[in-house]
Amino acid sequence: MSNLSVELPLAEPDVVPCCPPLTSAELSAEDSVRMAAMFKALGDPVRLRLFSRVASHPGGEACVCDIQDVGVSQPTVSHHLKKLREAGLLTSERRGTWVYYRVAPSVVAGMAALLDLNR
Amino acid sequence: MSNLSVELPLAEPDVVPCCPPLTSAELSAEDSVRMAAMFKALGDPVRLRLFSRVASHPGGEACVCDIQDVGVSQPTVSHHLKKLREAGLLTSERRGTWVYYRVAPSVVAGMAALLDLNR
DNA sequence: CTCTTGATTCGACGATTATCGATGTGGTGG
DNA sequence: CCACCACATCGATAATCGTCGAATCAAGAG
Repeated sequence: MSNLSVELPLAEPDVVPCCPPLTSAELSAEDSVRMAAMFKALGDPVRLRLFSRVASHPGGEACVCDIQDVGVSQPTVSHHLKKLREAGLLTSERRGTWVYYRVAPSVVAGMAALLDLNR
Repeated sequence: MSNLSVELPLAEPDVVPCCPPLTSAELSAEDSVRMAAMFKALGDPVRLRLFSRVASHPGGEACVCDIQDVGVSQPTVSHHLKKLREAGLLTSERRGTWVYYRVAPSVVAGMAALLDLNR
């Protein structure tokens, strides 16, 4: 397979510079805007469901066709996936006929770190 | 205190039954609605800022008067605190003249657990 | 009781949003 | 070239949301 470059066991190096846990310091106005945009992206049931389908899909990625059965029309699914992309939570890539989505682990990790109250 | 049930050394008994990490299984429609409501509550900059002020306040609680200087009117602050209460993220208690808010740790822990992609 | 201060509720208004059908785009295969 | 599929964009509409000033409620102080 790939040649002799170093094999990193763990993939993600960066965890997004933003923000110590909420218990340690209050957020600045700017950080609040940035982070709120991410939480807002998950603040819709359809979007959260789509996001969860991508995140739980085998291989870590999912084609739109794999996840679009969530009870709303196809344009609406596309609209929500775009919102998740714009928030930085998902990335997309076209391969042939299909478009594949995967989660952006570092961004999600940043949100989780913010909510970790025991630190 | 309680009778002969096992004494758990750590305080928090419940971590909100909801939801394994997003990577392990997709959310049901109902769980998506429940969890999205919580994320939505943090999806506004003013609310996230207020929440962060409560969470980071010494003693784990804050009077409204301590945190209301976030650039919007006082009724708007009250409105946002109500939303955070309704989402289950904050609890409030009146003591004499002032009303004190604190975070609901188990609920926030549930959100953080959902976003923990490394499990 | 009255005045004052802290906080919530009410009513209104402008802005944003979720949703849809119709249309457009990009790729595959006859 | 044309038909078909997967997906995105457009335009419209109904609903939700954030914000404010005014009014209300709750708790002391005089």
